Amino acid sequence: MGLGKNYEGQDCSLARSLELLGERWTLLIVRDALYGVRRYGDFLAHLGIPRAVLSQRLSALVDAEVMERRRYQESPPREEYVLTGKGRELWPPVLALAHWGERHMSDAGPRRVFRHVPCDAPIGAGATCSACGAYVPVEEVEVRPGPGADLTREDPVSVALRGPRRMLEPLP
Amino acid sequence: MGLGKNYEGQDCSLARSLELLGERWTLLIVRDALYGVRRYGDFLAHLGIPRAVLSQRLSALVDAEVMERRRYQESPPREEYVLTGKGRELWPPVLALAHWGERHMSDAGPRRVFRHVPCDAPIGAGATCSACGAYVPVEEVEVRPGPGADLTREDPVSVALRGPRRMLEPLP
DNA sequence: ACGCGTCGGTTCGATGACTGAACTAAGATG
DNA sequence: CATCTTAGTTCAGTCATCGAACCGACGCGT
Repeated sequence: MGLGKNYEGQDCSLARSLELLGERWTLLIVRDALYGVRRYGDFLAHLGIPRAVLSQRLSALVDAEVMERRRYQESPPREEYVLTGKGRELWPPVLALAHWGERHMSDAGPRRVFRHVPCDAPIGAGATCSACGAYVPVEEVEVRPGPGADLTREDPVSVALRGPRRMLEPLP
Repeated sequence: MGLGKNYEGQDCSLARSLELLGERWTLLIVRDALYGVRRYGDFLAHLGIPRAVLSQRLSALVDAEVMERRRYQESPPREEYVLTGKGRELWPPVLALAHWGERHMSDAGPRRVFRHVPCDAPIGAGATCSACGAYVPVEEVEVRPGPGADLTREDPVSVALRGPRRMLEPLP
């Protein structure tokens, strides 16, 4: 966008959220992070985002305490970006938007299917389990490709998403 | 943003949604429409958005069949923008984002409180009623100001939101 | 020791989007 | 007839994004 600053007049928590999350690419970065992506290069390859924009967005997410930047090895120094609790709680809005897109913007059937691991039951909109009815945190979710998925992409993230995967689990 | 077009590489329904909804201002327009705002001038005054951007966004929402443009009086000709069914189903993602903002981006307590009218019970994240447990469509929701609300703004929309209001109900 | 590759960035010019103010059009109101 | 309201469009300036190139720290092979 040019989203960042200008929603001050809005007396609304949605506007507060969008000051951070409404900028171009930001929610897609969060989505990838929910899938378990942590490294700069993996975000870059999967999103096809300009490097400068990725850097700026990751910094903004870290400043907002949605992600945490940490060094996962010294020598050579390597950084990774991991969702905080605040960030993991973005799972319901992300799911709700994806669900809406699935029903109204997609022609080929669902691209991803989410299951509640303890119940082995599908998850509906609202992030509730269709079996136990409870709110399902990301930690208990598994993704697998749906009938509309594109299985031809070759970047590390797309490859990892071809099989069933626990959400948040780091890529190999 | 400059959001619109560029998410084609993404194999994801979230990206499809964001091509439309991720542009600056768009979700705030939808939020106002859920509150019952229908007229160009009301959107303009409540959002403080540049006129050209408002026109462009409303057109995009109409093209996407999220809103419908219709003439509510001849002579002088006047247009209004009303959510379609597809648009009203944006209520869960909007609520989820607002809820997240309320918990993580707001200091002053909730600004708006939503109740399920038949049950007279509060609505939680996930757009489910805390009493009957069912999914609550916007049509059955009432908004009222919460403790964090700003009651000093004087535009027609802000004034209408000072009292309890049925969602979607047109402004006077 | 040298050159090459990888990872995580920063810098830069060109392009495109957003902003705010001014202007237009069609009719109502006094 | 002049003025006001509503719903826009047009335009110049500013700001964000894009894509390509560059940089620095280090590992690895020879």
